[in-house]
Amino acid sequence: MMEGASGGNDVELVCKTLQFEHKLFYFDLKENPRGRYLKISEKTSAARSTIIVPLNGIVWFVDIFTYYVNTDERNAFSKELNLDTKVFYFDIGENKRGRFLKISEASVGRNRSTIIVPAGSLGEEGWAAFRNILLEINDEASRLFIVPNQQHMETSEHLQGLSDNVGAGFISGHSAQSVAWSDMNLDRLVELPPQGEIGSLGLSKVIRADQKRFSLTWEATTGVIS
DNA sequence: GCGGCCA
Repeated sequence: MMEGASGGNDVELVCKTLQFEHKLFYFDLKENPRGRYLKISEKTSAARSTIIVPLNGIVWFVDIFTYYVNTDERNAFSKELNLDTKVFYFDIGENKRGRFLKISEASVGRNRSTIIVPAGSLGEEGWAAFRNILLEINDEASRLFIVPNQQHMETSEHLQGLSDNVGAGFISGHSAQSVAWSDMNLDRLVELPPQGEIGSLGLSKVIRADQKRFSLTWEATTGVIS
């Protein structure tokens, strides 16, 4: 209980914020003797809720957000992401204010914690902005910890996580090893460069460029947006 | 000027 629970001694490596509509999201990449994790907090007027994502889960969050950005509302399914000992649930909801993505973290012996990310009034620009922050963090993290063979080491740890039965394109756990990640991206994300590996190269730039002139069709490159 | 989440 003493160690790792409160995170009081944890080192902050990267801190970012995203303000969207009436919410403020904090992204804090932290490190403690147990490992590295991303703390994502959502602060509303009074309330604040937080989820803790293991470092190796960021790429999955990026991928899942991309899925919801690119998938038509009618075809968007709920998703589950298993990471280490916790499970993240992704669900689409809607009310008068608009659509939102609910992310719930369930872990043993702890209360379920949830954050809600608005889709935005234009389409999914809120989710896209959220995803871009995750990309930036992943990018900076890969620069911080110069892992020699990150993309060649056994990725079974990563790939065990995504047990997902709905929607097209997601692998189910134990399929291939390092091949599956790039296959999945090439399958699902048309805008990704063939190199595949998220967090390296110019991927974040490509997507960040779309942020300001976001269009509902997303893949449209006309640039005619008023 | 938001407001979701149902523990």
